[in-house]
Amino acid sequence: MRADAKKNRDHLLAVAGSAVAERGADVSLRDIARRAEVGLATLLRHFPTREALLDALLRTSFDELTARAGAFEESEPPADALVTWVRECVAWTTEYRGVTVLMAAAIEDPESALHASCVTLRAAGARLLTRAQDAGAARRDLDGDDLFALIAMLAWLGDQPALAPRAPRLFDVVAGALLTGAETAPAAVREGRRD
Amino acid sequence: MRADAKKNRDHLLAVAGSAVAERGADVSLRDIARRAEVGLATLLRHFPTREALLDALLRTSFDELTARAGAFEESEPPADALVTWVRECVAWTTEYRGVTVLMAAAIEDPESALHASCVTLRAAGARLLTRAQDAGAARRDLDGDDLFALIAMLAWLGDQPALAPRAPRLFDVVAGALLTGAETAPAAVREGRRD
DNA sequence: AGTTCAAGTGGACCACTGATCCGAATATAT
DNA sequence: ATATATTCGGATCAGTGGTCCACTTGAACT
Repeated sequence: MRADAKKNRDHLLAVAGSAVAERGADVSLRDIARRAEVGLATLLRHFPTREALLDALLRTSFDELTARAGAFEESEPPADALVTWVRECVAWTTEYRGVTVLMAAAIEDPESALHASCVTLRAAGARLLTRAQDAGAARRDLDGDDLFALIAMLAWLGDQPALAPRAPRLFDVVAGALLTGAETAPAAVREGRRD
Repeated sequence: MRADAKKNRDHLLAVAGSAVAERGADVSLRDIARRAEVGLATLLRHFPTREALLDALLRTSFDELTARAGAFEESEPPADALVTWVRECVAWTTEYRGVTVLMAAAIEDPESALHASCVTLRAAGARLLTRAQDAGAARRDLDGDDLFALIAMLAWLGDQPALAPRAPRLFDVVAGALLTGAETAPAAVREGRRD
């Protein structure tokens, strides 16, 4: 890569970082280009889609999260490891408003630039989950996909300004349900189940 | 209202109904106008914002849901009434993709045309919740706002194509947690709580 | 140092979005 | 039949993501 190109790329990433942090993941790409004093075409060549830009931007955070999962796996009791990691995932997304819905779309779209990161994250969560299940600390009727959806759901809650105040409480409710191992739902729930 | 205006309005509502049903709540308004063989300006005068259009479109569904809540309150045991109603709310939103995020924004924005409907819905849920709590069937550390957020969260899950398959299972998990009355969360959850 | 040419750039453009304006068309009341 | 208040919709605007291509520029090789 030519030196000027690299300079532009790095500068764009830095500018995009603050833009996303303060405006959310759906900032206008033109805005980012303007702030970086660069043409829109330049931004789009370095990062052909919004997903590609976000992937480059969030990759280190992703790696940190999966690394944390590995660390917890060795240092924490199964239940704590799982719950704390989920909490960190949810907390992390609050720094980047709007990224949750993109990740939810990317997990099943191999074309998305965010796909790989999402899959890795899901795998890290799945390991923590099965570990907790093997220890008898988590209910066994959930798998990695369920955990991913659960995290996404709680993260989305924190993304909505009107609902965010309720997010911590609902986190506790959901995390508690994840752990109690109450695989037999109360009658009222079982009754109307349609699976 | 003039006769031709009413005819246009009704026609627009009908067209918008099918358009939203098949394309989701973020259809292009121009598309709706085109399908109705009407100028965009006409659509926008009848319904000045997308929210206004959706409100007119969903009002009857809203009313039905609140009526159902009232009916359940008198005919069903508290726990069943609550869970079944929540299930119906979540199921309803799957018919109108994308409406959940608009409702989440509207519940705290008195300017939104959807505000009133959301508030009514929340009140209906709150009644069912306190009834279940008084019967000792639901945990007492949640209120109407929490329930609204909980419903929105599950509804959003069903809106995401990649996560929707996990929605029924997570519904059971969350609904179970709502009922068990396990207000004392497991140690692993309590530990990291930051409230 | 000068030449060459691939790599990088960004202004102009496209189709699209929601929104607004205003002259033309029209339904209703007289 | 006329008058008028209402309704209509094409033209237009600023915004979006995205593509194209004439131009500039970095760096490698003589």
